[in-house]
Amino acid sequence: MTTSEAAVQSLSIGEVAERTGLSVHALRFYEREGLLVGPVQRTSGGRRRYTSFDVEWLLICVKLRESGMPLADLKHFAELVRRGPGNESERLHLLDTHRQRVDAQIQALEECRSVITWKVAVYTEHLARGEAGGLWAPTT
Amino acid sequence: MTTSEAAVQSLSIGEVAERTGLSVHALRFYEREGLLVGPVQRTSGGRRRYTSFDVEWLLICVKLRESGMPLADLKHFAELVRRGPGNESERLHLLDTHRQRVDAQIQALEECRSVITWKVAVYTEHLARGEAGGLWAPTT
DNA sequence: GCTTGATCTAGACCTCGCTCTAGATCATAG
DNA sequence: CTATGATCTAGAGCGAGGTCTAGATCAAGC
Repeated sequence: MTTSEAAVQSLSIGEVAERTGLSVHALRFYEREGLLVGPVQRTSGGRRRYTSFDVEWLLICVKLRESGMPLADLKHFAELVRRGPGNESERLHLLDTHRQRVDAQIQALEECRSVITWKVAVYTEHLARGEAGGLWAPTT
Repeated sequence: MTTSEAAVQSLSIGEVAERTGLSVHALRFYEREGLLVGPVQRTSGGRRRYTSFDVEWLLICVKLRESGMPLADLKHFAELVRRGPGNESERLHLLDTHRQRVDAQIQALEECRSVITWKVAVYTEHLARGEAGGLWAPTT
């Protein structure tokens, strides 16, 4: 192992940034905002050491963020997990609510997609014909 | 007709807001930002009158925004249309590029969805069993 | 020891996309 | 004529989600 000897499976902030796609700035920001389940461990010199647990959690965070979950909800989720067992149904509810939002988003995007596709087709056709006037008339 | 007599098919800003889902503030903002194809007509008293053409354009804008097109791109698109015929391939390119982004977004969302679904299933199962410890262990 | 690069903290700053305010004007119903 | 409500302009403000800076410290290689 090059990076660690006794530090089994613990990563620096830079390594975690690489692995999660978040910037080191964002990682520190997320921590400050209480989006992580536990406090990140530190070396004697004060540098952060992330466990594989931390990284897994962050990867989930990334997925939830990508799908539009607000940081506030993510924070809430982290708090629930931090509090430990006993609130699983609340966690379940949070995730399920989000899944519904994701479904709605997918639907909306598919609708947009078809509108765009149609518009593209109109343009392509007009271009092929070499005529482009009257394109954005009310009936287009 | 209640609202118009000679003003065939022209709407007030409030009516357009209702029809597009944009706020009147947003409508004025869009206009200022040059997101509309033409300048909106005004009454002698200075109030905006939107044509059905304007409304159609705005509805397209709404769809493009909903699917994540930045205002800057929308502005660019409006400029192209404003310049008139001769740049259709550029418009086509703009739309097609956006469609690709939408496709990518849909894909990403579907991936997120499946991650969430799986997570929900894990929780549900644990809840059903009445055991919740060790839930967020690295292997979960 | 010295240099180089990664990391540290606190806090200022930024972009995006609106939203809201103030103070005035217009338009319509009673 | 008056009251009410919609609209006007210019510009300030806001929430989300980071990003960046300054100045210091740590750690590794030469």
